[in-house]
Amino acid sequence: MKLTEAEWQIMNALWSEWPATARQIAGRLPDDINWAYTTIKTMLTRLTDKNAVKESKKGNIGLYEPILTRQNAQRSALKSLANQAFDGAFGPLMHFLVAEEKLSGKQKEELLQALTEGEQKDGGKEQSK
Amino acid sequence: MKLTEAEWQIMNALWSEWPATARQIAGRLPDDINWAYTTIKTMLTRLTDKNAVKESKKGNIGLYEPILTRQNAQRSALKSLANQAFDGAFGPLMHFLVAEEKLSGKQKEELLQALTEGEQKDGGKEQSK
DNA sequence: TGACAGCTTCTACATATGTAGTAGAATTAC
DNA sequence: GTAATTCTACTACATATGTAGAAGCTGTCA
Repeated sequence: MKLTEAEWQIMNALWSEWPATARQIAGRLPDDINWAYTTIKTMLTRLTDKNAVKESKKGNIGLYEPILTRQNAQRSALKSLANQAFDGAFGPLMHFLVAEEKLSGKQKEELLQALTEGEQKDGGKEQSK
Repeated sequence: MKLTEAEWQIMNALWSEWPATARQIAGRLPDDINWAYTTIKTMLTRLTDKNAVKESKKGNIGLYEPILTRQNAQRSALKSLANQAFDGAFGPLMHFLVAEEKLSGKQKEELLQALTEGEQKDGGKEQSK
């Protein structure tokens, strides 16, 4: 599932708490976003068509909830990026991150933690196109 | 600098070796991409307009070379992704990668290496919007 | 000195994306 | 119970993106 930039905004707002009305979502968008109410409705309709959210009605008011999980959205966004910009490999991607972006000591520790933690379990999850 | 999906394809082909002609770029695209020659020219023109590549002429033949570096393109793609999908923070992004994607032992080792390597030098590079 | 083949620039067009207005139905507020 | 408010469903429209055709140059090979 591929989300556009505007759709990410809506989904981020929706993931934070749901079910939610369009009005509530409007209230949760970043301050620098000032979309008309109908713009939000349009996005919500498109996301519903895409099966990323589900709409139900309480009276005549639409209640929205995510079908696509944040985790899945993140996963596929990362996969696209890896394919597109890093020859499909996560290794170089992470390497790039570690090398390029300065991490705080705490972040590094957490990462080390996560890295060694994962050591026990193995998985054959392959990423393909 | 924001590249579209199609533009990434062209740029990937161009970064691999340049200067290059449109014909050469065509030859380097992934097998599953079969764009008309003029499609490639169109992309190249758009990338030139965007200042991502520079065109020069050898006779009447266009020679292209990247202005935007792969590293910079990767950096900004990652930044967008982080902002869009991970609340602007690289830490969680990496954490997600480490937790979600199964890395080979070698990759982990390289990462650990990279993580501890970076330890000496510090940097104040902050990522903002 | 043409006939081709390959290159170039322009133009075109469908679909996707961002953003919102309108008009009518439902709800709320006196 | 009527006016103001708030929703909802449709429609609209500009710009971005993917993809390519047409027509005119240019160089080359017989």
